[in-house]
Amino acid sequence: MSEDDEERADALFHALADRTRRDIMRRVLAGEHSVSALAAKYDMSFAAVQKHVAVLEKAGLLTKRRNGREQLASGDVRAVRSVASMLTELEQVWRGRIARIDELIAFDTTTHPDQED
Amino acid sequence: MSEDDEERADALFHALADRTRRDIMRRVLAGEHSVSALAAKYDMSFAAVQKHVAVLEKAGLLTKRRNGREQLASGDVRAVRSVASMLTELEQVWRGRIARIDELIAFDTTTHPDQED
DNA sequence: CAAACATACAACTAATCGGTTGTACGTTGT
DNA sequence: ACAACGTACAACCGATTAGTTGTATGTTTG
Repeated sequence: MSEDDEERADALFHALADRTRRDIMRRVLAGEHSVSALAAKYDMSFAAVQKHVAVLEKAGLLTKRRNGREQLASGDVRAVRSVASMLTELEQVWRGRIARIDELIAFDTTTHPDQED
Repeated sequence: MSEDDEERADALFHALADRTRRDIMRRVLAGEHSVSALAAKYDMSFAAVQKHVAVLEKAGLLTKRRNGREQLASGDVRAVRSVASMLTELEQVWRGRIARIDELIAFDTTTHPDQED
């Protein structure tokens, strides 16, 4: 696990650790939305929402595309998947633990058959 | 999505948004470790590590079991999977978007065959 | 051109975060 | 009994966060 990967993981998990940002992700994964269209949905200032969008963009969870005076945000599903794969990696670590426990059980039951249930 | 679920999601993503805590998760998913055994692995005070463990425990990512004077921490893979399922849910939103786009293309090509590539 | 709109960013504030040290308390081993 | 160990928690500190307001800049439209 490289230093850069860890920094990226920090940014991704942190970006998703806020309900407003998760809600923005749902909207921009469903389709393009301008920053002001998004801002209209929440009970906070335009600047606050714009900052949330900037956090998501920096983490790579969404990209922006200029269209006239609007900035259209679109969710990047690949970034979402990269987070999912980090969790899968964690789950693999756990599987290794279970596999080791199973080996121990197999050892006991083959060398000491009396220990079977 | 209930208020409680969002609060839980906040706690889970926030807990994972720190590299020390992710590293602790790798260790405790691989097997039980006492808090001091964990603390010995990092270049920070015992109290700092103990707080990281407490954050993970509050989020439900690990559980502790007393054994004499030690507190053995063990990773809970179900919590990891619950985070993964939140991401799957996000990906489903994106799939819906793609499905809608596909429908539009199908409509165009069946009603206006001239528009095909 | 001027007014309205969409965005970006700086400066500020209260709250939270990640770390520290110090203290208290139960458990273990001599 | 007592010293060492393992843990928990409070109090503090500097950095960061999530929000605010205000200002500047580019874009569209009347």
